[in-house]
Amino acid sequence: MRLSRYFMPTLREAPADAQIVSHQLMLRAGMVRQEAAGIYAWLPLGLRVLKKIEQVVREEMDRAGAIEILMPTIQLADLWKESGRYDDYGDEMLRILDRGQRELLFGPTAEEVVTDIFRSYVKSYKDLPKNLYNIQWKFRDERRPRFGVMRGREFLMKDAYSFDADEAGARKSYNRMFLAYLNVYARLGLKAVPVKADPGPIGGDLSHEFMILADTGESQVFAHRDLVEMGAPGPDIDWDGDLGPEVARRTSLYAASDEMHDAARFEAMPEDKRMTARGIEVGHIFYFGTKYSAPMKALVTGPDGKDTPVQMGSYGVGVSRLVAAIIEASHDANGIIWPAAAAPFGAVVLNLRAGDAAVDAVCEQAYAALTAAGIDPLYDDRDDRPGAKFAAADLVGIPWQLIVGPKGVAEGVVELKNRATGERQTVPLDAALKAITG
RNA sequence: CGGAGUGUGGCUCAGUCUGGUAGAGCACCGCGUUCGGGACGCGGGGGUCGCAGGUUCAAAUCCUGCCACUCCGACCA
Repeated sequence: MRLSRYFMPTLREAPADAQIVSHQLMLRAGMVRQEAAGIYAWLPLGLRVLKKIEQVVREEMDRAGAIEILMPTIQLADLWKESGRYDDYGDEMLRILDRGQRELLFGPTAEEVVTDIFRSYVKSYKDLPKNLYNIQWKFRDERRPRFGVMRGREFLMKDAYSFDADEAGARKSYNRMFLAYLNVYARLGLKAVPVKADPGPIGGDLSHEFMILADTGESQVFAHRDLVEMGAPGPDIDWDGDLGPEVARRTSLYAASDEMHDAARFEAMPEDKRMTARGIEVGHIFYFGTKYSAPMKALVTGPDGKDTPVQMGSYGVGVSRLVAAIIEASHDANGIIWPAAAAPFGAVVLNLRAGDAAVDAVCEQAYAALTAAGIDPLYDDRDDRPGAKFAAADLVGIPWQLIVGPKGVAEGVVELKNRATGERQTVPLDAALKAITG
């Protein structure tokens, strides 16, 4: 993409409304524009990042055996009356009447819809397990939206729903999501800690929140250091095998956020293993049994010929929140530092003397080579001063900066800067391209 | 929903106390000089001062009401 033809409205100063660093940087980098409290338009750069994250989530869901669908944003109130939640949900639900005075709502989540889909088609235990997910906009009319897209009213969520014949099966489904989530966050360059969450009325131990560590997080996290440092399981696990031991390895070590914190257990750990940090909740997985399947009569016939409500779980990732969370976890005084998997562009070519034939030629060559290599480069071909280009490149946080100036070109070299480390090397173009393309 | 604050050009803000012809920096347009960390000079365009009422010869400024946004708290699959 040539910057001269792109739409990337960067700001030198952050709008006063933005209080936290991710919000400030998203506005300065021209990623989003606020349209109302907690409601944002996604500009080209922000949309690219959103889609990158979405794709990582999608790939890890698919790998773990979940199947993508797309449910509507607008839902029928009748379904929520069936589950009993229409009245319970309160003012956070945005309720709508259509022209026929039918009660509709903008979905804050999709248990009812997915349960309705499931019950319409699946009747036998032989068709289980199933895990259906979608990545769709949700709306929750928060009393106080804040912190940009971190806590918006409209937000993009990946929500998956598992269906199993019995509790043992549900636990397997849960374990798959548990490990898949760790892989998602690891791919996005984040340190994620699964903490025990309030399981709600169902009880049991099958509810975890995933907190990523960032100094500006909303919650306090207490965890065993070994758990934080353990790393993700990686893609090469046997998703159809017994994931119990792998999950147990990660849930046996202490980890809790403030509301579930057990100070006594924490203090019992060796001091050098105790870790407290700030965290941002970016995922929540949940087993809730027949909470929806029973009232909504999502029944499957078992081997004994009897109908029983299907066992369900739900698994949410805040995709749009992750955009902000990554920035909170990865930035410096000059701007955003994108991990490769979330970066809007793989590299940026900085033409320090647009209009100079020799410099233009090297830039074009670099741009073409990076494009051909699938790096999806941004080319800053604007007629602007070097300082402005450096500042913009740092601000938007693209992993590699390929800096092409007249002096270097005369000597047959370019400069390659790594945004994350700040490391620079002055090398021939070929070497720089090789470094970027791996 | 309780408490606090803020609304002045695209952005950051001054001006409001003490009423008297709407300002600065950045951004934008033109010309020129520049060109390795957000350049400089000259010239230029852009604002019903959140909205509605009221007071006054005169309102960004004083009064009343409303709206929006932000922060703290409560709330939060």
